[in-house]
Amino acid sequence: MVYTLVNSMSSARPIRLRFAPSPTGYLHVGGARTALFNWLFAKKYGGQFLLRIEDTDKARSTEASTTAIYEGLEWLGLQWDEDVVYQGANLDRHQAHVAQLLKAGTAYRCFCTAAELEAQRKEAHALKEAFRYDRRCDSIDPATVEKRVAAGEPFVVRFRMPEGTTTWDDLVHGTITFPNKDIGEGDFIVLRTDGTPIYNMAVVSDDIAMEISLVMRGDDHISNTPKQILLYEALGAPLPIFAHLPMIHGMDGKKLSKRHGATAVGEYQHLGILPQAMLNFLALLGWSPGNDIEVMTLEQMIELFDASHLSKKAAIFDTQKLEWMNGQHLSLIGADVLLPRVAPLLADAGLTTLQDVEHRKAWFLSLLELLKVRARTLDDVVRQASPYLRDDIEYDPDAVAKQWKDRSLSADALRGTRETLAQLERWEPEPMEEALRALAERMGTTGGKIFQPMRVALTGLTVSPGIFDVLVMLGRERSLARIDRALEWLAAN
RNA sequence: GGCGGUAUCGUCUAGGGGACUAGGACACGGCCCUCUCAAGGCUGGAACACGGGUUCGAAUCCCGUUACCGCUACCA
Repeated sequence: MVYTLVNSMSSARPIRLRFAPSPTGYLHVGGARTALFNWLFAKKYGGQFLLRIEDTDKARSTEASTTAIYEGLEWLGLQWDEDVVYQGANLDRHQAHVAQLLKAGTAYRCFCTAAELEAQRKEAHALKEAFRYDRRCDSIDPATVEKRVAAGEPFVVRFRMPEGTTTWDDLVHGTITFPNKDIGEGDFIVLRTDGTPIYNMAVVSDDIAMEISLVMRGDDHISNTPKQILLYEALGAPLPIFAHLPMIHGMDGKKLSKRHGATAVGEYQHLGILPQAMLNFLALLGWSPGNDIEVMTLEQMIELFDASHLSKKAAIFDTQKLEWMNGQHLSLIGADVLLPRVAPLLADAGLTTLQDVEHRKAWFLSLLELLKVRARTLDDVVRQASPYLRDDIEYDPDAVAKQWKDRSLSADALRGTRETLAQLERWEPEPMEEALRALAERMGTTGGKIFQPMRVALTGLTVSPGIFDVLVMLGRERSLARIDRALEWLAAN
């Protein structure tokens, strides 16, 4: 099913959305969420999701940032549908659109210098008045304009702000109206002295060319919107529908910045967050399915997504909930899809090699099955996997203090445990439990008193998966060797 | 300053005139489960910014106030 968008200003149009970041840094979580919502909308209604790199600020744009945006989007799995559009490559069309404005008489050349304007602005500020360009250049007669241009005098092109009011039906905010007199500083500049377009001009030109029918972006663009609408109208182009998403703030309610910790999606990737968890978490920041569902797969998000449940309120980025969400997805996904993500991390940590993982795949799969439910991040998984992958385990001092407090008592328990386990015919949970519980009874104690010292002997820690699972994962040989080593340690300390 | 936007537990949110004694989730506390840790189940505390209207009835609609955020460039 392919839907179309219908707007009061235009007939039905194919659904085309775009994510248009400027490459001046990494992919910010706010940008990622904007991209996600655009993508979700496109997927849900059978539209196209496009990517445009707004690289017209040569001073701040970098290739590294562009790469970071691609990598972030790819990690999240937010694939765009057509070739990437680089705004900087469209200068000719931007200028042509400005020429069209000039020709239609909705824009005019202005010879005022930046210094003059700055002085006027200062003056207005001193008088506590809002500065508005006084249109002095609009009254220069055409012949004079021609002459000054011919003489090589620098000029900018200004859009002539019409009287009246500009209104649109925002998909998330409802009707928003601006009196035209309050839009910016009056007749705003669309083309700089150097012949390059100003942001709003470039955006409108590109969105027209890309046939964007739904502009979904951060609500910091609300005040740009009336200017852009005026430009669309002056250019005779159909208006897109606008949807302004709320911002994402840090824990202190201020704009999310480096002070709040990680703001780049790439950082969360390296912190061991799963892309599907990131997406799920981001989706819930500013949108809800309208009921109590929280943990969703990507497919469910597409299915459930709808514009009517978009929030107007800025959300605070809570990393604790992100981690919880990641834990949910960790236990949700199969060990087989988790393994390819974890294997490189295990290798990086020097715990194994990719070849080893390939070689003992079934074993690694069952290990992950045990660990994923008690981990919140991929880093947790790696940390918890350590005792099963290295032989030189260390005894955690707290574990020793708590579970091996009485050395001889612990040694007794371990000796009995070792003997019992060694006699087992089948190295499986049921016989283990049966035999060890019987041992506990014979020793006049409880299972816990046997299991806990054994846990320290096997893993060096007080926490681990179920003790029989640990024994199985370690295997008979290694388990018994570890108990022997613990016995030696207990005798020596 | 001007203009615009926003306002429900600490946080994310449900709610759209009566179903609200305001629901869920994160976090925090308790209990259960239990060999530990998670997960899970049960449970506790915790919110409609304030003031006026409209209405038989307002968290929901209107107005004002306050607070916060954004924009206010020849940045994007």
